[in-house]
Amino acid sequence: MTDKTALKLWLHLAKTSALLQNEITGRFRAHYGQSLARFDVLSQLARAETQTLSIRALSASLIASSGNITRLLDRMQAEGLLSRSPAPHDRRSTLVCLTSAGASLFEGMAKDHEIWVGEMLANMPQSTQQELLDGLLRLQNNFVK
Amino acid sequence: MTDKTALKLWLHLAKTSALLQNEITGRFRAHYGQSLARFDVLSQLARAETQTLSIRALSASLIASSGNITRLLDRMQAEGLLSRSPAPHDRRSTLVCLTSAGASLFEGMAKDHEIWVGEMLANMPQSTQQELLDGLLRLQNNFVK
DNA sequence: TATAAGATATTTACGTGTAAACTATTATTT
DNA sequence: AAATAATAGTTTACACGTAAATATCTTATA
Repeated sequence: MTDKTALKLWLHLAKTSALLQNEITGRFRAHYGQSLARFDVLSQLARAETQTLSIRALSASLIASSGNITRLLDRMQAEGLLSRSPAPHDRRSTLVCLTSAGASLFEGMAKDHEIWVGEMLANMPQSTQQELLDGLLRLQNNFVK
Repeated sequence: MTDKTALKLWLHLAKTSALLQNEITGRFRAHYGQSLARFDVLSQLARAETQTLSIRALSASLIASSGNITRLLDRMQAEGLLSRSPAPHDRRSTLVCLTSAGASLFEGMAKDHEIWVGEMLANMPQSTQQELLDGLLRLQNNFVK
């Protein structure tokens, strides 16, 4: 008879993550008409110097896919959130840059994002939050692929 | 200046969950040609008495969507993993039942699933895993929607 | 330098998540 | 009993994740 701690841990990790993710996704949709994937793109660009990244660098830094960035960027570009321009020294590469509309959208979303998450976890003592965070970091470090 | 513990906790929760999920999803695809969503459906049915659930009950118990169960069940039914039959006392309702092929597929997947997760977390002491699990459960209980 | 190998984006095909509209059936209200 | 509301499932439209094929361009190698 095997011990199922690892299995339970993984199942509850998925469940807890989905709990928060669904709530945050719903609020982003309702308040901004944007998805988590888009917020992720905006975040990475906002963090970059000159708010510019190659598509390659951008997709590498995203939590999610590198597969179909193209469509995502197409739609965000059509909404005026970012622009694409050819990279100067490598004609294969494309640089993506936040527009001012994209930048200010991100600022609003980021502010709400932080407030919302704080509210969602307000019932949990900060020390407990920190312990949980430490545990997650340890898991990431010990993860065996 | 605000404290960002909650924000970091959420970001690393999402990241850690995605780390495990991507790995497990990849293995399910490679070894069984099945997705996590399908494994979830198989699990819920396998757990039910007589391996039968109404579509309503099934979708309520899934981690993910209740939205487009129809397509998912269509494909799984076409692959012979489950069957649909009208519910006896409510003509609106449909009962879904695992076929023997579906049940034996689930057994294999569940066994591998447990082994894989155990291996992925093998570097992490069980006591640490338990603490992390406790933290996740506490988060779930304290979550403020 | 010519060719092969690698990198960057895009395109296509498919599975899946979300939401809204719709059909059929059952339950409630008057 | 008839009208209304609620429930179960499907359908449709769209966004997004994954993988494979492709075109273009750059780098390494012979």
